[in-house]
Amino acid sequence: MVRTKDPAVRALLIRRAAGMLSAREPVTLRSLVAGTGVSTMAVYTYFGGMSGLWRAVRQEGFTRLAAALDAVGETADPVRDLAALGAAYVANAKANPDLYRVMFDAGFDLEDPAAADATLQALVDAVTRAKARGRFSAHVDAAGLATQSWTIGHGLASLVIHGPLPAEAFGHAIPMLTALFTAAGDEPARARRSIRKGWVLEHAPRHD
Amino acid sequence: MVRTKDPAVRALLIRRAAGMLSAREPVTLRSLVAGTGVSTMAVYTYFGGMSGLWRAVRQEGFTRLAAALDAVGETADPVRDLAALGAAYVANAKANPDLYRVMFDAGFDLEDPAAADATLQALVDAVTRAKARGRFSAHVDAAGLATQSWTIGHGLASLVIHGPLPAEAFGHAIPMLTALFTAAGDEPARARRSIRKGWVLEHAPRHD
DNA sequence: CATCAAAGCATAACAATGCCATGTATTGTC
DNA sequence: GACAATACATGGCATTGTTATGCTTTGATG
Repeated sequence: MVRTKDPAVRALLIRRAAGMLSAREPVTLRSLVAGTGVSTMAVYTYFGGMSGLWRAVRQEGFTRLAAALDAVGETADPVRDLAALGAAYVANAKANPDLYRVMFDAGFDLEDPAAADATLQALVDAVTRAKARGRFSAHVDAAGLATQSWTIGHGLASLVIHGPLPAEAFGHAIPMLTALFTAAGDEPARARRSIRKGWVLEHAPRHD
Repeated sequence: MVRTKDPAVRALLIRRAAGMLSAREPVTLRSLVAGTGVSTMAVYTYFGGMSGLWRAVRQEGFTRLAAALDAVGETADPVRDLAALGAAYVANAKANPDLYRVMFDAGFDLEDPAAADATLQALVDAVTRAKARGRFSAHVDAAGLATQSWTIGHGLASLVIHGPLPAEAFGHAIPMLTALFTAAGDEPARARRSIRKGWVLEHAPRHD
């Protein structure tokens, strides 16, 4: 072997693609490499083509999402944390709608499927902690409840980002999560309080 | 005026596009008109271009969805009906995944936005009937609860169709709807029974 | 019924796209 | 220091959506 790929170039292209996505500029093979000094063939050596680039961009989206969820952290109130994770998920999607769209596009062939699982795992952990603290019933299926929470977050994010629902519809998450967590065994008033505390749609970092 | 467009050609192209979508054949301007006898210009006279065609296909998707929901009908148990509407929605998406993907793609500029509202209206009506029958509390926001039900259906459909969740995940709808309707005032056991009765993922008609 | 203008439609050319074949330059290995 | 494998630049290829240019059709008008 004689010449090695430069990981910086790879990262640059991914970042640039995500940036052009946020800027709503059309991301074509030629426009992507324009001004970067690298030639069009770089996309083929690093990603095998445009579809490979999109795969990498999807991957990057999940990586950034995982980072956003990781930043939520844990408190003594796992139900609040669960709502906070949902809020972070939705806020991330809202701040980067085009990247979010690409993430769930064209099947689901990621380079590293574990990145998507990491998203779910943060929720599973919070549910497990809620069970340990007695907030949720012991025979709650943690993975199942986490998936259901994900469904709510993704459903709202998708319907808002794609247009059918206005941004205010994100507020529906509060009664929905309350109903879900109450069914899981939490006391209704307590669940509502925790969720309201956790559901803060603050400004998520815009990836560009 | 001298020459009038033939609505049959328009319908043919839309149907053919939907069919090629289901068959997973690439829908290009030339492949679309190949063998139909019409020339490529027809796409421009009828739809103004490919993006107009996709708009029409989206519209058609919502029309067919509305028909599927309309076929559900009403029984004496509105909660069962609500679950049946959700099941029909998900079954339609599952039977026509590519059409469903197109429906929620590229913004939400439909020719007739009312078609999407009709989807929601069926749910609103069922919620209203549930309130009238005393199954749901009188101060339940019908439009809100309908939107929340839609969010669950769309969230599951989207996550399954795009790959992250397996088809079995549709089953999550049952506990989710149960939680939601219980929070709306229905008795838990009764809600569960109605939902299990209504949630039948029978074979939806495949549009091709 | 004849006329005519406007709309539909066919053909072909256009720019732009993703992709790839060919040749050159680079660099780690022996 | 020579070699070979890899990155990379150039340019061409087929295909895409779009549109310019006429030709054909046809319905309203007299």
